[in-house]
Amino acid sequence: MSRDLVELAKRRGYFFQSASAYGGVSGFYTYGPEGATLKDNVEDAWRERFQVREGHREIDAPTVMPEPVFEASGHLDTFDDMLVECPECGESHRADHLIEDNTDIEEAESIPISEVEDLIADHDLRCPNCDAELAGVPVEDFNLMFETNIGPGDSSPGYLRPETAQGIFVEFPQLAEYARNQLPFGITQIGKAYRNEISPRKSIIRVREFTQAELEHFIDPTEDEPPLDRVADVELTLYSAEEQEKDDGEYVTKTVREAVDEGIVHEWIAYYLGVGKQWYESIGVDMDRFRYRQHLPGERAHYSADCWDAESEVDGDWIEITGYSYRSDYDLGKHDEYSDDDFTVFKQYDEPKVVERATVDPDMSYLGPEFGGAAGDIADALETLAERDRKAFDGEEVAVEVGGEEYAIPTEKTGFSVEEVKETGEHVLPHVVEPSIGIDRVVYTVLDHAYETDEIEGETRTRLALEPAVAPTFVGVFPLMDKDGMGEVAREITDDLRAAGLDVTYDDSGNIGRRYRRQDEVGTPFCVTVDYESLEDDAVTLRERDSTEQVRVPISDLDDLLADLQAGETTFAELDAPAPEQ
RNA sequence: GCGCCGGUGGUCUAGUGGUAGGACAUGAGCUUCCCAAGCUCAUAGCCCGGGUUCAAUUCCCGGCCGGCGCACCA
Repeated sequence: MSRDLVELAKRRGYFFQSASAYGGVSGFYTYGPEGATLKDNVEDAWRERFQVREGHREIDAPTVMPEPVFEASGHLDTFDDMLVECPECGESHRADHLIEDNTDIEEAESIPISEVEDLIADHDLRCPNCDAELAGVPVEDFNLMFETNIGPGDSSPGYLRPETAQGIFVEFPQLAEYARNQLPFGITQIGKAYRNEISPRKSIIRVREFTQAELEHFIDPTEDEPPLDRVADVELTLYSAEEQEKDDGEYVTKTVREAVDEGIVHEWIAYYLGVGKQWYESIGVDMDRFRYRQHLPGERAHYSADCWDAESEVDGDWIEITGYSYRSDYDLGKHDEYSDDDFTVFKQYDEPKVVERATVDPDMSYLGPEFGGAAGDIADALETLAERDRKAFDGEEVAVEVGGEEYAIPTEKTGFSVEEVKETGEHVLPHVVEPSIGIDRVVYTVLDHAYETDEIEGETRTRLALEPAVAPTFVGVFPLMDKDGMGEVAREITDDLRAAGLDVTYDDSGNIGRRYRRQDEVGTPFCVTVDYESLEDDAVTLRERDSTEQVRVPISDLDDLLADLQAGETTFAELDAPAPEQ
């Protein structure tokens, strides 16, 4: 089945391995003419549903970003895997995990490779699989981010982004300004992301360069609520962590409202699960091969507080096509800490609050001469002390510790005072709700779920039952034969329909049935045939892919009719048109 | 990265120590041709490198690529 689909994809221009003239590269695929358009259509549908209809806005950030971004995001630490391979049995193990499991050391991930090798030797660590000695075996570093140099030399390392999200997070200060500092607001981005996978697999499912469509919805966790009413009745197929851990775990079907009320899904996640369900269904994902699966506690990413995956069943395997993650304030907090900018939003109180605040205003003309280089740090220490423990300023002297040294400062020189301050609001770190769609996997799912074979008079017909909304070629136009003027009429119709914005393919090669089958295999939902009668009555045969039914429609109605069919305003079955005489 | 299996026109495949045959598809033509019809003609192939050999697509080694299993998938 998947072999058939991959073969069809290659033959019909959906996708194929890149650079095969040079032997190919593992994990890189090229979308052919049909595939690129299908992917565009899926992206457009996503934009329409997750962005435009939700009132969010899109940005377009670089794919290369400097190292500090990924130091802050945590990717640099958690993206480096240290692997040690057993010389006896060939099994690979995470070196840091071996150390953590067999010693008192925690967070071995941040230890340099050479020290890890020493630690393995010192503790005489052995292969968990076959107990062979691992001392002296080199530890290899697998960096799953693609590294590059920005500018000449290697003084400014950069990385290809492993997710598009960071491009949104790092620009949060500008984006918040754009949103006039009002929460909530959402920012989307569609673009390439890169992961240097150890072992790319399953054609387009696990690749090294892929397209993500991400939404980062910034909310105030204390007061913002999702507009649940819009999707309250949408039914979700849920596979919770609890059910997964049972031997006979089952899916439960709940509406979005029920899932929230019963505490199964976080309300913001639930909202987007509802939006997502509507979207998957609209582009042709088979809902019998679809579920939402909650991440198990040990499975969650370093940034994620709760996470549900949308999964589709493809060739009997469940694949993740979207991650719905409640990232809390992890990312903004990290960038707030690591960068010079402010990643908070100022939230004004309804009523200003009057609060007492203890402050210091140290007399630097005293601290400086008295304590020299430590003076600045002492002043900082006094400030934190005042916030934390104002009683410390009750006596004649205040004691602070700086760099292991204790200093005594006369209280009068600290400028300590308790004042009433009017606070009009506070700085809050927004929380982030993130639906992160793997476009390539969605495209693969759409193709796989559309793949049908019919038996027609003993012959197999292969057909991609793609939704008209996403089908890359929307209509095929054929002259019954290219003679007696039928070709000219068909070419005119082709031009007119293209001018109306439709994707049209013209084909006059071979028997008419053959041409229908070609389009069936590409997934073209409709075909128009110009015959001898058309030359008399200015009408043509319109044929639908899935039913192979035909109706006769006037040429002048074609563009409106087809536009309605594409937009879903009408269906072929609803057309009030006569069947052709044959 | 490890293990097993594999790699012949666009696709599917037969076969061989003396460089290849079929089917489908594709193109041109004929046929009033509405669901893969028929006929004629045409285009197009042994993954790459090294070794053995007079000679390698075939045997051996390595690589690349693919499928599956293990590990990995933040």
